[in-house]
Amino acid sequence: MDDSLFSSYLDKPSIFKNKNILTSNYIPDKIAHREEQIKQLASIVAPALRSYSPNNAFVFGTVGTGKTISAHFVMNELLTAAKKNKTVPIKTIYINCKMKKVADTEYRLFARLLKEFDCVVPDTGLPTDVLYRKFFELIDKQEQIIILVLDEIDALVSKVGDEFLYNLTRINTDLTKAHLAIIGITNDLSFTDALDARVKSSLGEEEIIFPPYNALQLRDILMERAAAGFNDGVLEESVINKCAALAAQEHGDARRAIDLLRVAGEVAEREHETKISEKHVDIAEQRIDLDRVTESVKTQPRQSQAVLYAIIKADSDKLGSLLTGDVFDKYKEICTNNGLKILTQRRISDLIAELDMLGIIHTKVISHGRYGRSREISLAIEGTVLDNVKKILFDRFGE
DNA sequence: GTCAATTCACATGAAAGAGACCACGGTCTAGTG
DNA sequence: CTAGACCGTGGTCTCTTTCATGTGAATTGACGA
Repeated sequence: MDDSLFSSYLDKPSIFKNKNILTSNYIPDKIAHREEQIKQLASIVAPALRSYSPNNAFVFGTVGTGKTISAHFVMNELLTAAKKNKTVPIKTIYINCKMKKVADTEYRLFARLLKEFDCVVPDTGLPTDVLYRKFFELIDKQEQIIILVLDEIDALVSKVGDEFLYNLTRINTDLTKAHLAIIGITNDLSFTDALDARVKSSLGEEEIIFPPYNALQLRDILMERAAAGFNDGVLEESVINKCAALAAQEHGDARRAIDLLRVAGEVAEREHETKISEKHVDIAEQRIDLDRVTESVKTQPRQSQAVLYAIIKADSDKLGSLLTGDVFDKYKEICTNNGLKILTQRRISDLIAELDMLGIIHTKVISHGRYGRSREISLAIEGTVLDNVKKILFDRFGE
């Protein structure tokens, strides 16, 4: 069985030493260029070690600036320090509020919190305030300090309002034994403006800002990861520079940089090369784009796909600018051909806005004076990516 | 020629409905001793 | 007598509709030079 199906994979020396390190949710032992922020965050949560309740805090920074990873890092450190010092029990809870079906509503947020305390509640059916009370009773049973990290908190607030935050802060004043500190992470710098004044003042006791990385810092980060993640000698120095430069253009997104590097490695491996070169980075960039778009197109609900298909078809039919009305007409056609229910234009307008958010199309509201005001729609994808999307949609809807 | 009013084709917001899912408590039914 | 089936009520959640209001510049038409 020597030349089994997989022998060619196993025989070849792998490019990767530890691929895990090259994913963006890996937490390294030390986080480069974030010393200042980590120190700040540590000083905020440090009172927990002396059994005082830490202040609430907000962490700001655009995507890929290391907020989440730093928060994880500090929480881990805090827990190990607490273990050594034998303090009041400290519990840290990390919740990503954007995760679909996990914590994207108030009910589910509390359900998730309860789950952290081994209290399983049904997905639905209970009034939210029952969960709230349950949570309250549960944590106040014993003396403890709970640090709750709410990642992407802006997503949840924009969806369900800021009332739950108010409830959470109020919990704190009613607790007798336990303490609850909230650390909100957001990539919307103006997030607090929209908050209720009461929430803002009690939650924004401390603020930490994570600036974007520049190309040099990204390079350092990649160097570290690459050294641990790749086998020696598979990487040309220029590859790292290129990844760093590309990601720096995208507002210094370290996640992007790391993904680029990893995918470049995967591409090289697939092509049975022993070295990663710059051309692999180019391919990786395209592939990440392709994967991102096709994935989100595939997972869109049918109606949304129909709208996208309408946009693509109308775009190729029509010269000049494409307006919501044009798309709606085309969409109606597609629906009748496929026995799909025709939704109102109001709804289509929203679906178009969502597609814009996904980065699949570009959208701009412009006024044509006497001839009304509408969105001018254009495709944000082209070439192979567009062809792929077309194919997916064609399979779904045919002509 | 100038200027304010008009007008279009939607955008944007708010509220509420439909239908799926579910928990809970009470009532009914059938099986058991 | 009791365990389990069944039902009504009330809850969440997503997708959608309905109703209402907003918007910005091309066009229009009144007006004065």
